[in-house]
Amino acid sequence: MAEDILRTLGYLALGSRMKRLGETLQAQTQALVADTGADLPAAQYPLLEALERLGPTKIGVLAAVLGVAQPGVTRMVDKLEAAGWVETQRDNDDRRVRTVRLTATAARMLDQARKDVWPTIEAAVADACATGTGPLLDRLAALEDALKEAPLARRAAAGRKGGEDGRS
Amino acid sequence: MAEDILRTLGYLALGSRMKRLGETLQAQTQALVADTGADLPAAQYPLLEALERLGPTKIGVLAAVLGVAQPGVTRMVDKLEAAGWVETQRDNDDRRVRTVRLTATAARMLDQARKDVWPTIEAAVADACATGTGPLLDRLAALEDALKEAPLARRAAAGRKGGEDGRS
DNA sequence: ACCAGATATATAACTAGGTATATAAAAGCC
DNA sequence: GGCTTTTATATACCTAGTTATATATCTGGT
Repeated sequence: MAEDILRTLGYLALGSRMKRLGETLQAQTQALVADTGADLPAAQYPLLEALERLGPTKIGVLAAVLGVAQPGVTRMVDKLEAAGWVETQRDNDDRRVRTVRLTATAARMLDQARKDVWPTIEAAVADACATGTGPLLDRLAALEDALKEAPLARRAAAGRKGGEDGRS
Repeated sequence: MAEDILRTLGYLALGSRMKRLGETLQAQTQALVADTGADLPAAQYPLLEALERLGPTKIGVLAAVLGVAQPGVTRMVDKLEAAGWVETQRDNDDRRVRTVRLTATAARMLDQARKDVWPTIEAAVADACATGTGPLLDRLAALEDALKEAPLARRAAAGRKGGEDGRS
């Protein structure tokens, strides 16, 4: 196993390291979702959840609540619309505004996921984050180690095998 | 100020949140580098540092020590080579292998940066990470808050204004 | 009413990541 | 030596971020 240089660089490579960890978490989350048999775009979960909470929302607001740049949200929305997760329309009072809402199908699938998929994922990620107590860099290192040792899917499987009184 | 939905989603949006934070850190780091008048590709610092430490290295090994996928490294190397930071050549004993090394100019600039740029950056990031003591999510939230309140460039400036006995 | 400035979103351009696969070269086996 | 399998990297395709700018629309002042 090669030495992990990002770790030795400490704060100097924190940005790179967090992006890497974010990629890992998203990939493992999507794999875990697939394991449950669900067909959900895990990476877009925050956007879908925002729509669930806020109801019909314009693109600029979505960008603000998600803390990302507007053009990215425009593209994400276009993609989700093409895939049938959201639908959009121009606002009658201001033709610049495009309002995004969940399709009925998407709302149902999210409702279902809220019951059986997201709790599994949340528990698995929390489990991975439970190790380590030190400062931020140590916590990141601990999380990286934890994910490498036992990807989320394995943690979820362990949770299921442990029975109903498992990981709460 | 819009509510930050990623925060409310806790572990469910940890991957997205880390990628966002990584983007923020890298952007602020590059701005801070520009403030110092240096012309360094901050996002490629880990790769350049790896070459500094390991000497001439093949692409697969770079991918391994950086913990990223090989095609990304190929692309990064191509870009750095075009910009004069690295040079590559085929290995005589194994024509599949491409060996990457720093150019002499790059080595000098990195040497200089090691003295005057990276310590500034490291201190600023460490400063931003210093707040908060709770579990990982709280630590991330604290870091996000800290970066929003005072971007790295401002932290570095505060460090310089504080004089030589400032932030150690 | 007209115009300048502000605003919302689309588009352009770029960066940086992933997985999958293609191509070439090396290694190992018979 | 010939063939099959493995390995290293390039390439294809896709995703997801950014900043900058274009386009259309709205707002407010005169």
